[in-house]
Amino acid sequence: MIDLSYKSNQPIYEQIIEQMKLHVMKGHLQPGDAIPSVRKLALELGITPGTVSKAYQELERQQIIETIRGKGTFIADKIQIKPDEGKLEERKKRLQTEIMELRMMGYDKNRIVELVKEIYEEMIEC
Amino acid sequence: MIDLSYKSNQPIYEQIIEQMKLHVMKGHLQPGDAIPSVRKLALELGITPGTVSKAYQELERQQIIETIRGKGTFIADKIQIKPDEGKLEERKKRLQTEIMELRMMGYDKNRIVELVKEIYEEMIEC
DNA sequence: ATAACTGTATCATATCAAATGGTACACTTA
DNA sequence: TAAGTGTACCATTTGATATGATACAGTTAT
Repeated sequence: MIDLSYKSNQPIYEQIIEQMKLHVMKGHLQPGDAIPSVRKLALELGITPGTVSKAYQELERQQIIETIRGKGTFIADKIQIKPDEGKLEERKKRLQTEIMELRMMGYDKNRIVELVKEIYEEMIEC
Repeated sequence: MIDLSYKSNQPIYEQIIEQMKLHVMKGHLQPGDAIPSVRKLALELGITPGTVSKAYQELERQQIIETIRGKGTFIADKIQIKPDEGKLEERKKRLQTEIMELRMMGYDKNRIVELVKEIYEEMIEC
């Protein structure tokens, strides 16, 4: 379900957050679906429950999942769409960075646009 | 010349690297141009020379700048283009993350593509 | 009730990257 | 010679990440 990379400089909890979001986006996880308990996922990944909990708490803050004490954690009924202006600016900045780096690698405008389209399509497909 | 954000989770030296690259890309800095000495820039930004040096060394490793002992640091004559397959995969992954987040915010394919084009154009203009 | 499962909270600890502050060395220019 | 370059250390601090252990509170099934 989750595939961790320990070589990555990306924190474990962030990797969990992103991959859960991808699963939701691809439809592998539907609203109402249960996701593994913090203990189960921690055991499966060989990490501490606290780290999984940290990821789940951020996902809940973003209203991607809902947690019910004693019952478990579930995909939210309605995936919220939040404009969140401040975050949008951050996203644009990061996007600019990636585009700049690709340009440094010799990618021109069209190749970058094509790459973005490719990545988008891959993300939708199951 | 460089605008630091201390609130950002992005390290200072990385911010310097990115903004220098942007200046080169926008043409504000031309091949052969001198950039501030590590001490001057450190003083201007209120940081340690070692941090600026770290940024400059990475920029030199990427052949964006050239340093000459006792003389100073300059924009490289030819900005190298390096395919660097491993890095490309990292870039694609990060791009995927940004695209996913934008989609979570309600951006559809066309809006994302338009945003990418916008950012690209902004990057070229002075 | 009881057992087994949920998520949450806390604490001390360890690790690592980032940045600081200071010092020193080697080179170039005026 | 003096002032300015980049570089190289080193000890220290800070903050984020993750661990390991324990404990609490709620739910479910028996």
